[in-house]
Amino acid sequence: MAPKKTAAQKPMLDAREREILHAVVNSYITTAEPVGSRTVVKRFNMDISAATVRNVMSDLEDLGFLQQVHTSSGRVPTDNGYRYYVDHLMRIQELTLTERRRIEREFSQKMEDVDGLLRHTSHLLALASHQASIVEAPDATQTRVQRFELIPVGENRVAVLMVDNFGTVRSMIATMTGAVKTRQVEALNNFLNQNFMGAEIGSLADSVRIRLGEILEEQRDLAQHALEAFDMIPRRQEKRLFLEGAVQLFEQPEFQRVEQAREVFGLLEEHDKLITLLRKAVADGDGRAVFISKDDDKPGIEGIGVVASAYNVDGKPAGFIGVLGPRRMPYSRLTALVHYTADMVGRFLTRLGG
Amino acid sequence: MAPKKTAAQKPMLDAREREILHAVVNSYITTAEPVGSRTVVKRFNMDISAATVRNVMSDLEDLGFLQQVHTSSGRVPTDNGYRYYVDHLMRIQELTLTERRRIEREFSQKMEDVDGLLRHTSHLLALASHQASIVEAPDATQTRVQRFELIPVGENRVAVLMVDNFGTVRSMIATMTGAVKTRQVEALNNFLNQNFMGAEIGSLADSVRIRLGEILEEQRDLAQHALEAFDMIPRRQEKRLFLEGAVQLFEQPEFQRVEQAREVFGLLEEHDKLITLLRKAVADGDGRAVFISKDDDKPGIEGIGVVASAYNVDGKPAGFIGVLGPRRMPYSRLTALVHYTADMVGRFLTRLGG
DNA sequence: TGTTAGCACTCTATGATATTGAGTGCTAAC
DNA sequence: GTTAGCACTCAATATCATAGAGTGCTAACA
Repeated sequence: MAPKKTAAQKPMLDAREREILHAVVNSYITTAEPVGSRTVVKRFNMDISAATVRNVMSDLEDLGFLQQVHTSSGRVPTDNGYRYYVDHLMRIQELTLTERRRIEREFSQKMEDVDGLLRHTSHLLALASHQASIVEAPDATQTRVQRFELIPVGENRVAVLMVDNFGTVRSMIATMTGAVKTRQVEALNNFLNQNFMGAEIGSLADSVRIRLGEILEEQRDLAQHALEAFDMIPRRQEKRLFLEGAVQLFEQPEFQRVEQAREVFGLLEEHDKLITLLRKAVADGDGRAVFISKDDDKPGIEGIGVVASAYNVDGKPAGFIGVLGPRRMPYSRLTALVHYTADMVGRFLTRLGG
Repeated sequence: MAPKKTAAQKPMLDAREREILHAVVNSYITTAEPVGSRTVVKRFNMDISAATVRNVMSDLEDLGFLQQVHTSSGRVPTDNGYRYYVDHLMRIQELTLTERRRIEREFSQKMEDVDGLLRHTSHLLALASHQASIVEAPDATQTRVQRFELIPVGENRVAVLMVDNFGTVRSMIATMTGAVKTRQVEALNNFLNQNFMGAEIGSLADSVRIRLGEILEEQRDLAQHALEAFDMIPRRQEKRLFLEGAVQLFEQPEFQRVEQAREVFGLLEEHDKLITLLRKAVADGDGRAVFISKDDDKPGIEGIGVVASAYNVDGKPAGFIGVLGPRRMPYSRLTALVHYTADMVGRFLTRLGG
């Protein structure tokens, strides 16, 4: 028996145990086959015998890092095994200069609007990761009013324009019941700009409504009509996801059985769950943004892994991007890829907002 | 042997042949199992013997409407068999009042914008058909300028507003190099409204550019800046598809093998191909909007069926909607469903445009 | 002449059985 | 503490036999 450790204790592995766990996870990530003791010794040129490796692997199994598919098979990592690997063993494999250049080149094209940028990012991520990509649109709470313009148009109509911090212009034409007085419009325009510049765009309508009392009597009708325009904003700003590359998951052996494939594709259609997963990834990962499903997770989430990263706009977290695939994922490559891409998205979104 | 017919001749089937083909297709559509002669007699209470049915089925095989999976199996329809069924045998199964009511109720909710309507339609279609749904956004050539508004904003800026026939307002704020003269803006505004009202929004920039010479010298700077806004339109109006319900395809036995499933999901990510398919459906169907893949179609399209229907906006065809599934589809139900939904989409889009 | 009963034949699906090989766990020797 | 050796386990694969659904053909029938 190896040193006295139990699954209950905080597991501290010695150098050889770490080396062997690392080897097993690496081997399994590339081959998707259970890893035997002889394989470890051969593939990684170890100076110890297969029998020794067997003993260590048996210990690692007791500690809950490895498991056997059946009594006489090689070992595969458990969810905890992956977790330990991601948290303590893997060395993030930085992108090569060529890869970085390629991503930068992609980003420097077509930058006209936020949607285009996000769609493009999703495409790029799916292509580079060979997994399904998820790109979340900037949070409504990070989208803020930069400027209002109320403009009289004709006799009894007013164009309501609103520019947000990403430079997107929202507009609506409100038709009044009575004639429009230029003075009123200007006054309301000033009021809005002075009081609600920088307001969260999602809750704008509510904010304005709360302070409706401060608006002069004669502007009320106009304000009411403007509110109708504001009311429509949150719906449009609902969390939107840009997904791509899901087909690639069919290449993975873990999705060769239809039930498994079906569950992932089901998950990919449930955007709420995906958003939760992205957040969990960043939370669970203890700074590193990797979510690994537990063995006992409910079907649909069971057996998958997510590498995610938040992106910042103007220095503040605005949303997440990530890739989703089987639990057996090349985390060390993907972590670098996702982080770098998140940086780029944040940078370009910030620029769009400037 | 039955009457002399060969696959080369235009196949005219007699009543009994039609009845049996109808029975085989119906049976196969519901069970997904090869259909034998005894099954036909039993399931459809026929007054002839299994042996007779066997003879007829053998003839239908010679005519290319049925085929055997192997020498001693029951028969399944060929692509031509489905085609004949859809074109000559099936009776479109009208929606029940309850079903129609339900669809109408769905449509009467949430109608704020075009995108919401289309997304909602796609969802509804997927749910009701148990297949993957495809909803195409109205064609750019059907989106037309209804009104321009150029509005001076502050010293040197002009808000460019454009309302299209769906009521969507596009806007941009153009910053001039010099000061803005109200007179110039009004003149250009009139010029645009007089000359380009009803212009296709996709090619608006080009149209304006062609007639740039007619614009007065002193409005040129302004017009150039407005053009920048127009240039951005076509990209946003690129053919967009709203897809939903793809996971449901996993329930179909034909997609139990991963390669098959993979091909359909691959197809669903290729929007160009999907659009082509929708058009083909309407073209092939000879008025009825059903596309049935040929046995020798290239992988990816092989083995699928599409029920599609064009929708009209203001009486003119503006786009397609449809459902995609295995070739073995309940066409008689889906045809009614898709047509009815297309009518509703057209009606509501027209109303939005009014 | 078209229809039917009967029968031999075909082919898949299913289950039982044996074989192979990768890999483990344990023991005894180093 | 490490290693060689060996018995043991189990999935994967192949082989074989059997059952059952369905056909095609022939001869009898209305």
